[in-house]
Amino acid sequence: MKLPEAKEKFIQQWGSLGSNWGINRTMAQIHALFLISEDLLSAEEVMGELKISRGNANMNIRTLIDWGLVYKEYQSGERKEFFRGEKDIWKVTQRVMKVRQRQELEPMLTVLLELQTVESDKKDKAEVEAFMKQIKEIKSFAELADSSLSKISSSEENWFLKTFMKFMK
Amino acid sequence: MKLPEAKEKFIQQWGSLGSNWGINRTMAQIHALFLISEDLLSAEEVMGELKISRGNANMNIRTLIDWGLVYKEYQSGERKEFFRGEKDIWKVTQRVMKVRQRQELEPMLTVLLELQTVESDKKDKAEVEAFMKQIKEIKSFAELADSSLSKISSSEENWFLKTFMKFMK
DNA sequence: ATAAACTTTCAATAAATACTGAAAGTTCAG
DNA sequence: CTGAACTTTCAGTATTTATTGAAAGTTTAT
Repeated sequence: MKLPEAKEKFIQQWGSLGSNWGINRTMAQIHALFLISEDLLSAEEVMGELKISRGNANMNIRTLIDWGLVYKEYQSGERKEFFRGEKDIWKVTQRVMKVRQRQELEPMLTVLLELQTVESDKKDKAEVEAFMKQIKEIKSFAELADSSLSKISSSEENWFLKTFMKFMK
Repeated sequence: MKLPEAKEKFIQQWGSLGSNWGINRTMAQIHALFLISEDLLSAEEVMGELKISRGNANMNIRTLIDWGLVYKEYQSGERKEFFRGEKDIWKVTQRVMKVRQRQELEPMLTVLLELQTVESDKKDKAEVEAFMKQIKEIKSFAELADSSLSKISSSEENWFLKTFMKFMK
């Protein structure tokens, strides 16, 4: 396989992985492109490589910056913005986890907490109790996930991976 | 809050969580309904509760069965099929992980392996080397994830959660 | 073998999601 | 201050994904 074909394949696969995980395919493809690009890229270059419009490129690059997966940098002598991707796959993972913890796990926890205020009357006592029990279990689990994710996103690569590998062996 | 409102809220929240994770919203809502239903449910009941068509209910219930999140059961004296949801949230997590490992991580690993066959010529030697280095790192990481997921989906709840909580503390 | 009771399929349609490109906004060198 | 160089926004459009419902298929009791 030749390099351009390999790059294309990687970008496609990363895009499809992303889209299976609720991440817009184009954003995942732009991210893939950054992962395998040594040099800084401009918005134009991203547009050209992936054949997407300026608006699309701009929006998705901004989101990648928000997620901490891409950094803005300036080239001396150039007015244009350039971007550089975070290459360390462990950092990438940590940042994605952090965003999703905030965007998805936290709202879930809020709702689960709320659901614990459900009142019961004479008729549905048993049903309410069963519901509460189940919600409590889900909530405990979600809290474990939440605190684990907090630990993970603040831990050092070396420490975490080493300990984790030992744990998993 | 009253019970029906609480159930509705839980179903909506679970549905939105699912859809953020690339799982069809309706399938996640059906799953939520099963999580909080004590009794067996028929396809009709699912259709009625969630106001969805027969075809939609049928397809999503089948997928939930494939994922190991819902079981088919027969009521004596009834010809109709009934279904029961897996209630243990740890088992639910294990099964979702297993499906996604198979459907997403494995294809990714296949491609990463393939990409390691990229040939270089005189011109692009350095570029190919950088690409290979990055692919190798991603591949190692994906392999760690893959073997961890295998361990997780085959481990006993008690052992795993106990050890995991100790690890995370 | 028949037909009622049920489940599955899938083409047509609807709904949700993403993309484009031109216009508006911003920045900065001169 | 001006206008060229660039970035951002967003209404309209295209694409992708999910749903419906009727027809086809299957199972079972008689």
